[in-house]
Amino acid sequence: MDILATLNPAQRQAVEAIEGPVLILAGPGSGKTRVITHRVAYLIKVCGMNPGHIMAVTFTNKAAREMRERLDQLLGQEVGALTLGTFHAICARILRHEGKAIGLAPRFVIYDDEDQLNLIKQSLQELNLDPKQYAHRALQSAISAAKSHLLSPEDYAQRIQSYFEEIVHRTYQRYQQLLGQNEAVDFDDLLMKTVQLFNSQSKILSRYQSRYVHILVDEFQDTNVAQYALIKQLAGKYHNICVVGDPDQSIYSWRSADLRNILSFEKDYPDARLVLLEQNYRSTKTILEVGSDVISANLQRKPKELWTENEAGSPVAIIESYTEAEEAQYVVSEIEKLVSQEQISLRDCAVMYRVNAQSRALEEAFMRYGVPYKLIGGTRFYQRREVKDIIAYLRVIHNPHDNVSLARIINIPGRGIGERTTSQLQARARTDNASLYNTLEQVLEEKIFTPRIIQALAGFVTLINGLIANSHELNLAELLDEILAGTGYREYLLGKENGEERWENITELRNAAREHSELNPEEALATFLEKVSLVADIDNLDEKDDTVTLITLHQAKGLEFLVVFIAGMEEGVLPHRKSFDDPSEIEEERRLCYVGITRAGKRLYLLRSFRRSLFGSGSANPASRFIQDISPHLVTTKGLWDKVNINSIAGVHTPSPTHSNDISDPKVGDHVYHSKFGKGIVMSCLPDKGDQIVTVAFEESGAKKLLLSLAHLEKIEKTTDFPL
DNA sequence: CGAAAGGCTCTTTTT
DNA sequence: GAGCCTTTCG
Repeated sequence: MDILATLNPAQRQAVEAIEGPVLILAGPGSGKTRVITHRVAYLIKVCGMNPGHIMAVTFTNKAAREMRERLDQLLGQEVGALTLGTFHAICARILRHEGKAIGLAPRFVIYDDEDQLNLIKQSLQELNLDPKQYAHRALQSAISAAKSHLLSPEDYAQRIQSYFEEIVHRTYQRYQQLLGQNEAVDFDDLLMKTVQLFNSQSKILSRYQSRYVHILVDEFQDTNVAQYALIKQLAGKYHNICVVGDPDQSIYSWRSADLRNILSFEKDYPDARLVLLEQNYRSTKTILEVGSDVISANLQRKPKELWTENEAGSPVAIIESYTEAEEAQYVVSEIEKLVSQEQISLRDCAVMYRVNAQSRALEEAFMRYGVPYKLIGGTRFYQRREVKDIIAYLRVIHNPHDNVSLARIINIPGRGIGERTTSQLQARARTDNASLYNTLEQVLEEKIFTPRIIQALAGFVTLINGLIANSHELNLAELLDEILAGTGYREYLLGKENGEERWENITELRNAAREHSELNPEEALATFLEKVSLVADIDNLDEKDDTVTLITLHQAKGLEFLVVFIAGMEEGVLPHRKSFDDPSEIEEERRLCYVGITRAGKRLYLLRSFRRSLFGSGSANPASRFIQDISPHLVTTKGLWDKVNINSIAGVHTPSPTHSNDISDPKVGDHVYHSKFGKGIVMSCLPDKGDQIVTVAFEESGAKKLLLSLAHLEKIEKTTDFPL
């Protein structure tokens, strides 16, 4: 197959420019992934490059897997030794091989969010800091940010400017020590330590530099300082570095991704070739224009001209509902309509939203109507308590010095080792500067606990040691069975709430383990644990299933669907209220919205609800500002209450309007009556030159902006007939 | 020691 | 509303 034949001129240019640095700025749907894949294929097939000399970095494992599949197709054979994966996966592999050089235990475990938090809590405790005063989460993200900027605790100390940062520093320092003792690294360490490794070990670096003649990075706009430093190190010899990205789709700045990497790239590689991919193959003209209307309102941005030869298509539908339940119901019925009336399958449809909590109402509707759906994200499989319990056993078997995992399972299922005992053990471990596991063995020798506790502890140690011994012989699935049998985990689970369902998850875990049963036991365990740490939920999205996809806007990056619903187009949701006071965060929310819009091929629905109960209490939100930015001629707006409310209002008494009852101080959420528009709910109140501009969502006529002094709004009782 | 209940907080996005 | 923490009771 001619690798260049199917490419447009710009794409071809991007593929053929193999010498030196290349920056590809690619709009949504412009065939960016295709370009990277074809470029690799071109390097191998046309230029005769050994795949082992190429590194391609993707944003998710799923993208990596798909790229490998496509490469195999393009090349007509397995591509083999190509280094292909996420930054984290690639770094993990490098550190497995070379970590020794910077004092990293070869069996290091990778801690996830929850493990990290546990360790931060422990650090706070040891430093006698009040956990109420210093939120674990805040410290966690401060530490993560520091690492993403390659700041060691010592570096961080240099730039302390506030008392909080002082606390961060102390916690960070202790946290890092604890990680070391646990022979563990966190996600950020994978990047930071790899950079440190290359910084301090020039021999190792030059080996890798010589190996990777060509480096490609996808989703470059979402790389952070550490990732940028890493590719700069690796490309230090050949400078054949090709990065692909779209500044308008940068949505991970909260994870320290920095758009400025694009600027740095142009500065660090002044000879870089710039290729623009501006033709969109995915979306209708209308959808593309809607996207452009939304993103153009960002000030911190270089304008770019996207175009498409696709047809204009249907107008974008703006759907207004009263509640999120109605919103969800609409989505489901609309999907059913599309499937029955047009050539649309369930798998072509996706519902996207800002926060995971929004999925609940949607799920309920999908379940009620029996429409198959698939939820991406939320509580991820490998984060479920029962799954993590069993993984903790595997981790301890693999590396008994992993105290966080050991502490997790020491009394799960309950075996009479209580909190008191555990904290005494932990204190002892700390004074001895030993791992929990070693402390356990020590304590058993000294017999310093009561006989009953000693017996319990001995039982646990025997269990673990037995498992460790078996782990060398058994394959992974067998080892898992051994754990389950030895701990009575099944009985333990079945005695709990949702026990059956949770046991199913263990069965699923066992299936996943079986895939590794062919490797030798040592290697299988190591590979499995690493994989389990680095998988993202999106990685398991299988497009072959014919189901609707429910997904956050963040995870939707890089995907495409013929039909896209974006739920919750409201102020406070998208943009999220957390971003209100920072203009640059609002810009990121806008990019997020843009990402969602541009996922759509044929049809796009923007949904907003007047009322939404998120986090327990209900709130009334005005339409998202992003909706206001769309040219009216591109959309059709439909209110769902028209028919819904006529039914629900029937029989409700209607108060007679009298001006003397004018409401003087309307509050958001008040129910009001207007002589012309009827009943409605106050959405917002803005002071205006001694008067107030009140936005009211009327049941029959939609949202109106009214001047309080002229509107003669009357406050009315909330009636249960309101569809709230 | 362990289960249960009550109180508290904080509500974003994830490799 | 949920998850986490603390308290209480058996």
